[in-house]
Amino acid sequence: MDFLEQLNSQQRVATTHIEGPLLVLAGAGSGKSRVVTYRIAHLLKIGVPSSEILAVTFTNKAADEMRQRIFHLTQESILSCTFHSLCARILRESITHLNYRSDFTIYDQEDSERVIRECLKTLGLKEDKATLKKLKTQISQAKNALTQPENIPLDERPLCQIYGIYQQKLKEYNALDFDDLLYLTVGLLKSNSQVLDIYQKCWSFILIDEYQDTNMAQYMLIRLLAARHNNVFAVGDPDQSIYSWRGANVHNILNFEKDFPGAKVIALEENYRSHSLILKAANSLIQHNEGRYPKNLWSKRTEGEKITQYLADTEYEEARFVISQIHKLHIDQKMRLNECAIFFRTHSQSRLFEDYLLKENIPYVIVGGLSFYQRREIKDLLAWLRMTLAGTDFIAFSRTINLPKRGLGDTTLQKLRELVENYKIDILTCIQSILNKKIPCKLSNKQLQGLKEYTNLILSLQKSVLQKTKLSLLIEQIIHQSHYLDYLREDPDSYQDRRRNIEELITKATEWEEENKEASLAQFLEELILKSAPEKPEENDRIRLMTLHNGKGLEFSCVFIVGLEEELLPHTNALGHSDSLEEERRLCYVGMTRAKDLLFLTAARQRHLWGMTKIMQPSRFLSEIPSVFIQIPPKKPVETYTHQQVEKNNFQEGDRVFHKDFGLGIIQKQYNTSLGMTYDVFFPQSKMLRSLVAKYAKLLPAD
DNA sequence: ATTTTTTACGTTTTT
DNA sequence: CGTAAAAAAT
Repeated sequence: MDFLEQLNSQQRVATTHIEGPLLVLAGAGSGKSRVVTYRIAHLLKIGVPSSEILAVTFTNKAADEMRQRIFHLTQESILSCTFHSLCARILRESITHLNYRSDFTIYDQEDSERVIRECLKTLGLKEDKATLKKLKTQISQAKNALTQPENIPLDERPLCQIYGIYQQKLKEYNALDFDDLLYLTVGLLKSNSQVLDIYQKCWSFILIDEYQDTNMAQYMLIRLLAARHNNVFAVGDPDQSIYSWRGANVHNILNFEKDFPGAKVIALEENYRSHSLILKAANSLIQHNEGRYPKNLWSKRTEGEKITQYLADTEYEEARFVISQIHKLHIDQKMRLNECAIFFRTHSQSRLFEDYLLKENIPYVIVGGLSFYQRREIKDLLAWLRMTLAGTDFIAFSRTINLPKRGLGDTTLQKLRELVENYKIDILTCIQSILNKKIPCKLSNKQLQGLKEYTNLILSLQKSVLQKTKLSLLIEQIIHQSHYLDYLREDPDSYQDRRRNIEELITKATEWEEENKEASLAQFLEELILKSAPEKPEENDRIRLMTLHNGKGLEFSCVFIVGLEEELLPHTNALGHSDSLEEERRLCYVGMTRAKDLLFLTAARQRHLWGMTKIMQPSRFLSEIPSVFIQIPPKKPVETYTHQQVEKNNFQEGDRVFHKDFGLGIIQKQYNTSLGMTYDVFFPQSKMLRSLVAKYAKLLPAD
């Protein structure tokens, strides 16, 4: 095969490997996806049927990319999906063996949190946020570790009580949470050898990407599925393990040879991505982690420029520096904006950068923010669809019952909750029985009227489903009959946005129905919850802003890692625990190795945290990079032209000014701050008083 | 039941 | 500082 010539010797060995377990330790930028694609192409070429190959990833993006690469190369399609969608697929076919219904809905974080809240209500425990969050992670961790409710020690309260009730409730609601997809699949395969047999025969070659991030459940799933053919091809990098807090276990990759007897291990250490100096610096950093699997990434590329390190006085100045550097690269070197990325540790750091980018009119996109289906209006509409699908979904009911306001609040909901529990019926049957007076329940006329309207809406929707009404029309029916748009108009600021999102949902539904003629409503809901929306084309030439976690798997010509300060990176909560501190270091390492050509590391001497000004110490990670790899740019005073701007626009109280975003304003006050001349300006249009720093806000005289 | 005021809280989160 | 949920008032 001609592509073999393009590969180095290790890559070639990995690519042509056929039978038996193989672990590829693929360093950052070592041509991992190339090896994976070529290896599958090779299998197909020697006659392995495409239906026998399974590729499992963590993200939809990775799964889609892999499928497309292979199709591009071979014109054949393999099953390339995430762990969760693989499990959803298995469960839709076989979950009846566990006495669940196959038309289950999938609950996201928010929904599961509401279920935990229901549990706490049932037990009469306090529903404060801290307990809720703690329980949520504890249940999630238990499932990821394949611990059953009955195996939780009795003294671990309230977890041992809640976990069982939580599972019970999910089952009553005909729902699975994200972790259930894995947990129940493993449970099914373990307990039912016939079912296991079916799926073991399904795929004779299994490939797992990002193996260092697998948790117990995922590891078990792979072991079970692969036990028959023993053809596991795992790819990963222990130095990029950054999800241990989600239950990922680096030992899965470190124990691979033990777990899969006869396994071969291949290390890919030549990096094709970065200038060698960036790699050397990243290597120096990661070498501070103890007990790591030894590896030395190297690159044939030229040294390249030194890493720029910038210590700003404040977080504002840090943002200003980063933006001005990008601006300069964009103008002087024609650097495309989508080749630039800003990485931060926490989401809260993004706002400042957004402010500056907006002000400078530089296009940007935040990667991995709120996904489409998580938006309130979308979740509301999906909740109605869930209620239509089966009247069992109490969470969907409680979300939609008071839209629009029908006078059914917390107290009434509590009554209904008790009735559902006492009579052991689903919520839709329950409210129908109340309306038929079969179940006694004291409610006002207004409330009964509301319940009636609601029931009629759901029944008419169910009728439409039976008549095979188009999904898009179904959604429009919901919006129309529930006067949902009137409800959205109550918040005029967000109305347009939300309406646009709804339109997008309708478009999506139409498209989806075109592609999947025979599919069910349950599958449409599954798709929306498990698959986040793909990137839009108009988001192409924009600077990417994201957390370091979201950067994994990506590469950019120019990378900025910001906020390299103690207590931020490494994060406060990681200090003191050497394990989590090493994970923070890996996080920084992941960020650094995203850079192809230019790398900037920045920090601020002080920043505003929780309303106070805090003096920050530069991150230890900065001192772990040898100074020979570092250049420090001279501190520039504020650019001259803005100086002139300041001179020119010296306003007084009462002056009328113009701002490009806020419009006409009147100066209320002028004063000096550390950032220079600042004005408090009142904008009559928006009735807002804003404090604006003259050198940034670019106020123009209005008269 | 709903609206307004007060208080608490702030890491990452592929699915 | 800004948001979001709890408490209090209507």
